[in-house]
Amino acid sequence: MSARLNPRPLARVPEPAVPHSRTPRAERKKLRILDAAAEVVARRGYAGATLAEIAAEAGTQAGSIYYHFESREALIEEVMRHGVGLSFAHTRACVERLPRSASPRTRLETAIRAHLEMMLAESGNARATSRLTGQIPPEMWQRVNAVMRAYGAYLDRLIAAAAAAGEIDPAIDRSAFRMLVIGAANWVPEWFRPNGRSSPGQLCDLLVRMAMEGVATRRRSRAAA
Amino acid sequence: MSARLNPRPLARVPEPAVPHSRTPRAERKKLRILDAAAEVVARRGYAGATLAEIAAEAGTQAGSIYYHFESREALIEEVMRHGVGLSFAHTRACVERLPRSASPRTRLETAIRAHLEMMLAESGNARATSRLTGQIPPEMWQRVNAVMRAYGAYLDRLIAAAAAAGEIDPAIDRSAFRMLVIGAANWVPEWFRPNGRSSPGQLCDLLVRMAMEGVATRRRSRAAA
DNA sequence: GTCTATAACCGGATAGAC
DNA sequence: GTCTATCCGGTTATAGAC
Repeated sequence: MSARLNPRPLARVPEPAVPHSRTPRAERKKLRILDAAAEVVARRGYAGATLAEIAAEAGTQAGSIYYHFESREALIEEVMRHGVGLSFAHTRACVERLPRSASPRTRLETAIRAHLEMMLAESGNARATSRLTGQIPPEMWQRVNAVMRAYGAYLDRLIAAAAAAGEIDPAIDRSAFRMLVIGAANWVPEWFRPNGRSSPGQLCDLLVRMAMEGVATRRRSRAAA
Repeated sequence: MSARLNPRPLARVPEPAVPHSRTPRAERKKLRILDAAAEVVARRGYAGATLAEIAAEAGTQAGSIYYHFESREALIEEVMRHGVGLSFAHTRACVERLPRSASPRTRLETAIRAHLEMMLAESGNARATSRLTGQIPPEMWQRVNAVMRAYGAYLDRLIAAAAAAGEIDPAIDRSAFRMLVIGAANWVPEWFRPNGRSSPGQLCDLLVRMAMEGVATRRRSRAAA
């Protein structure tokens, strides 16, 4: 059970077809299992996440999971779908909340910040998603990848708009830029501890700054670059 | 079996105590198993890497691994040690190869580039190392972490020197900066394909540029930031 | 809806032949 | 040094009680 993101209500992510469980009681339980699964996958990775540990985390028994999910694979696929959906929805919501007058650069910066915010707020789902990337079986990857690509394409449009407006260098490899920023953000839950020197907000500032302006000063010492 | 880094000979990483196998024949086999294990761990993660698959990749049988390694855990621990050692050694070698007159900023840029170069050149070992981070059992992590910390401390010194010289903003959280850059680099092997728009060299340029100067232009469109 | 029990399988580790 | 055979523990999935 991970802490939800504090202030802003998130746009609800549409879930794919639910097999059983019409009652709200069962629906809640299913969500709890999903959340527990994300946590365990984040801890143990794809192969290491056992139904027994997921069940314990969700306060139930391994066998009971099969009432809510067809198989272990189906459960994990939904964990991943849910995780990507959370990031996408939060990022899009934050960008769309901006005034129409916001510059493309501001939109892009907002998206980067939003992505990292979600990584920090939903660290179970977020870590699960990045852990699962490159580990799930090919057929599953193919299905989940559709959602991932949609998110990637959304970010790419923001980057392209900033480039078209001349606010970022139009010559950069935009897809590589996107993946470098996402990579930096996705690694954060692995090392960030709230007690450290920076707060989550400051960390978001630093990532945006790195991407946009870098940390270098104008000054150069005498030696050649 | 991963492609070694092309031109530059790497400083040899000192390996910890070798239990059996004095003969050069056995030593080669052991290295081959180590390399195979890195590849399989990169693919399957900590829990998913089976001895059978490692053995197949190394051209031997699961049982035979126990002649060279005490246990699966010992093997994986050495995979990780080896991986971190490769990065550390390569980065340090590249920085030390610079002329004495090189500025702190140049040293730092060289280190960032070197780290990413190694991620690309040794993608099996590199991916294995980042996959293993946060997945290995606590006692193992404690031992391996000593090496990781040494590498981190080395990078921190480079960052601190650049800050002291006024070449990067002394006010930034240096440890967070380091982890963001490392995160961006460590994610690269998951998505980079040599056929894409950028070459490995261009990707290194982009990461260094992001860290140092960012991709933004001076220009700002009318809207407020 | 959830539990317990169990079938079928798989992976790590060891023993002993060669 | 490497192989094959085997033991043991743990994992998914299902059956059936409640």
